[in-house]
Amino acid sequence: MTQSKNFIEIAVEEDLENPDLPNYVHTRFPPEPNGYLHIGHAKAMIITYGIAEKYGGKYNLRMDDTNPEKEDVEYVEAIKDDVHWLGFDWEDRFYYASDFFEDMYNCAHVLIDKGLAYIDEQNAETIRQQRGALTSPGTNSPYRDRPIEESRTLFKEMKEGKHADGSMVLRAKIDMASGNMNMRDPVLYRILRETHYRTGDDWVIYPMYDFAHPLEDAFEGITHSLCSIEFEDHRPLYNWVVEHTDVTHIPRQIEFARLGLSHTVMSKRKLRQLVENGLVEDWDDPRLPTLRGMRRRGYTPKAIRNFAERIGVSKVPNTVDYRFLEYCLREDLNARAPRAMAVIDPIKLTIRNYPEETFEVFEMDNVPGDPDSGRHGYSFSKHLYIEREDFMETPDKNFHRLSPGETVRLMGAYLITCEEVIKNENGEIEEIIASYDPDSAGGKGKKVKGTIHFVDQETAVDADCYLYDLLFLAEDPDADERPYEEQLNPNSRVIMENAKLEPWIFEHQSPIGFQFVRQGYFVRDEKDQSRKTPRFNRSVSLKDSYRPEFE
RNA sequence: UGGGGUGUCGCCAAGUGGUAAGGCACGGGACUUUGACUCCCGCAUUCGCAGGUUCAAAUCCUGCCAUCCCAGCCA
Repeated sequence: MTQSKNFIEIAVEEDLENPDLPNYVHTRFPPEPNGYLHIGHAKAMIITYGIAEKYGGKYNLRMDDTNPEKEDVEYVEAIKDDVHWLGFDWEDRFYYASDFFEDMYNCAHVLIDKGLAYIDEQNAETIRQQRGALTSPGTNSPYRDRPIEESRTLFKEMKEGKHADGSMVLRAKIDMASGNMNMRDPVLYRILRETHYRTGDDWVIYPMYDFAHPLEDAFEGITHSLCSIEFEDHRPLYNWVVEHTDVTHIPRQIEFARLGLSHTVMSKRKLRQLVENGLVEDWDDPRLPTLRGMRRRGYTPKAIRNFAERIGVSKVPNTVDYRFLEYCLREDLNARAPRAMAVIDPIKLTIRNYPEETFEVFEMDNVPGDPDSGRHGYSFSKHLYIEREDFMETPDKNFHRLSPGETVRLMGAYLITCEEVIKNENGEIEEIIASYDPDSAGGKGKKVKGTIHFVDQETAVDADCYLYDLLFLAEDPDADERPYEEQLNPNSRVIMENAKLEPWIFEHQSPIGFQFVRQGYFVRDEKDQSRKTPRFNRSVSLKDSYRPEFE
């Protein structure tokens, strides 16, 4: 496959060849520590860090913490943890925007002294009205042309806490008639008496994103500041700031389309709504697209990285089918996850002609096709469990598992033939009686169409299996007018409390979990240490091409 | 009556004037002690629409249409 370059790589290469620009690449991922990272952030991070890696450059991790109202250490720790988990190492280049507050303050003075910024004493409402509308120009503030000296003094007083919250702001003097709303004298600094999680009460003025971000990039020596598409019309302002504040390093902002994923929601606000309304367990609910949730679900960093690399980079608004994400997970797990026997919804199987009080041990490859993965044994006896789904009393034409009179292979063991079905008073199947062919051990004997898995009753370990499916039924929950509560998939989480697992699962360490043969990939959930029965989360099911045929 | 984006198969996405890559999904088949995996085969006479330039256009020009973002003292 030919590796074509995406538009960012093309731009970066042009810059590298430009003798007037740096001959290296240095990028940054700048989350605001006001929430948990999700798969969309992972995409952004992988693009940003991937560009640095591809061109032999460096990358930083930065907390964009310029708003004391929302940010918290809890999130910075979680973010660092998630970034590391994805496999990225920022070495000693971890930054806080809040560490640059003093430098930013000085840059604001440069603007004031150049007559490019002024103190506006109007309130927020007035400023909003003066901004005009999309199709009509704004009007200049009466403070716009006040003497530089006045603004300088007032700005110092703002910093010293001599003025009330909201009583005045520092604004850039650009163009109130610009078609680009961002250029209509944007606010650069506001007064806010709010304790910042890092700087405490040192500051009562805080810089706005449009002023702070380009400076952070400049201070850190970022060459390419990659961000999502909604910042595209902020770029003129970004460039204006670095041009007029006398910073010595000029970064370049390039925007790409953010990730959309079908059947889920991605914005912090919406995720918060799900968590706070108790519609999911928590931020790490395995059904959420948060990195913490996906981690708990059993997604691997490798699967997420492959996913991000394969969906590509463009500026086209997109919604990737969740099935592509699942495909990437299956691909990784199929290659590495050890196989194990587990019956999720058991019914008893008794082998009539097999002796009591004895057992045999059969072996299977941990990962078929990978000799280095080893093998493990599992026991077989007269009393087993099989999957309820693997038996059908009146099978359709395409069903080739167990049914009355039919023969199937018990995986790795014997051929058995169903002889009798025992039901309880409610008509539910309780037990299957079968006979086995003693000459069919380990694959010998006739070929049969069906092979089913089983667990020996004697050695089985109880477990709860959490089966997950789409959180939302709708492809785009936001396009649906109904509240989220009514859109949730009632079967997004099905708890099976009577699963029977082969004991090896508990003896063998496998951080990526196991493939429960013929069913899917599962990982042990360690969150609740107090639970008596172990819990397993289904990361993703196996594909299933069985289609009942009706005639 | 503003500014900035984007429009190639159901979903991503290559393609940058030479006659539509690839992946996912889907359908069919082979293989199979996982109906998994793997392997074959099929899947856009057409690139938002309409004109134009050219021997030749998804690619160039003109016009139009659709759709997304922007009026926080959020990021």
